[in-house]
Amino acid sequence: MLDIKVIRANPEEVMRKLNKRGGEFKIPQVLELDEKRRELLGVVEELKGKRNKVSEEIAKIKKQKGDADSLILDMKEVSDKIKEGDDNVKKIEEEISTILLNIPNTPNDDVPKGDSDEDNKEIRKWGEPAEFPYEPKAHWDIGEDLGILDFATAGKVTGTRFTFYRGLGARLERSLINFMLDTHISNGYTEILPPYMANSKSMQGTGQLPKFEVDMFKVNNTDYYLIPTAEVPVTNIHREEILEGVDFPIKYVAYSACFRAEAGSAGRDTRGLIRQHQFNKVELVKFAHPEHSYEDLESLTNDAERILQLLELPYRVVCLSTGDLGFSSAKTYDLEVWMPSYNRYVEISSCSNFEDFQARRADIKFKEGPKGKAKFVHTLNGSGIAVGRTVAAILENYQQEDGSVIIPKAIRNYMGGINKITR
RNA sequence: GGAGAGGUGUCCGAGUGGUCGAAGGUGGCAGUCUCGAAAACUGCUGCACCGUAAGGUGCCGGGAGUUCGAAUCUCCCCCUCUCCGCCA
Repeated sequence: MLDIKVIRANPEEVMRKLNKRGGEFKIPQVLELDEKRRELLGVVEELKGKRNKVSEEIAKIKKQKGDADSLILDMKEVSDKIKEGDDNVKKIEEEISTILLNIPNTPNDDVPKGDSDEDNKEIRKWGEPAEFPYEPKAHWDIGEDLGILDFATAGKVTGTRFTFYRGLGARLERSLINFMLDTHISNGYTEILPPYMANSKSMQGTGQLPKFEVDMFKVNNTDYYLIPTAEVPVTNIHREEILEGVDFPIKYVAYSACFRAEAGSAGRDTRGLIRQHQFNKVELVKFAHPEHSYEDLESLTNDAERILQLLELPYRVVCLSTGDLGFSSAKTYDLEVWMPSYNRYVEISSCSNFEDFQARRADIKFKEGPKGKAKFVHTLNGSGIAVGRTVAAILENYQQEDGSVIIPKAIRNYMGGINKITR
């Protein structure tokens, strides 16, 4: 959520930044409502002041056993006016908040302007895509041929966009989770195993609600949603808190299953592990000091990259353009892994700095020393990394002509020494 | 799921429908004392909003209500604890 004070102080600046994203934003309406609110507030508060004063008088009179009936009668009228005024203020505040909750974050100035992912800017590349002397197979074919991925059975048991992993496939997924967690823990992240459901307040805190309700699964007859990412429960750990005496950044790593309705993506990536309703992800979350959050974004991105480097998977880093930038984010780097059967790079991690956008929604502040004033923290997160897509990338990049798949060296210990999956 | 107890400031804890933003303690800050520290003593010490300011308004788990006036009374919801039931 943007700061109404910032909008009030320099509306042109805010509009200029938002316009980079394209689309219409109701900044003028917010300003108008804000003006109206302050006007009304003055009137109501004056009435309340009167009520407080006269109530005190009534108390005195009653103590001296005097007659306060006429004063009480007057106050009845004042009280009604206050009630009416309060209702009006509340209504305007709700209107303002509805608009603000639907306005995206302002992009950082070095985010490239663009209409879509085609305008994303490549920052760096790592590794060389392998040359295949034959047509490389897609991971869903490799996985099914090896008997380690079973999409058909998942379709019967649950529905489309779900998968059964079997045997070494299941073990590979589990090994990757442990490998990623261990790697990040050794880098100073504290491990979290969060709830897979979160309430609507938490969803609003990180920005999924109110705008993106259709993208989530809601649990019937409750206020709970299945989490689309561990970012939600982990960021909300510190909701409505003032962090005091902490060393920034606070670093958490969390494995969780993630659930996404994938509304509006019918027909896209329908095969394989790329776009599932349920997938596993190891997520990095940081709470940062506002003055250092962009350094923290760089190091967070590096921490995610390390996983791909250790697995020896070729990838590139792109800076998302305003056309591809998420609602809550001020700046995002995507990690894209090379996928031979797609003959292109595919997103496998997304690392973002939300600045104080989420912190303001979730009310997460910090204090520098006991005398300091509480200020909003900056929140960041990034996939470290998407596990299902990593399995897909390993199957494709490490495939052999005979249909077997070599296990990357970094995870062989986790696989009990197995170095190859064969039929 | 059933029965009960409770949610007050950094924390602990008191609170009569009417000078209660809230006693007392604890913590924090500043000062006195000291070579210095501890102890003791004194003072200060919450947040948000409106306002250039003076100042004002709101906040005692959340919401609604009763009342001229609510931390205090009523209703609904949330959370914590104890006991019982059920359960991996």
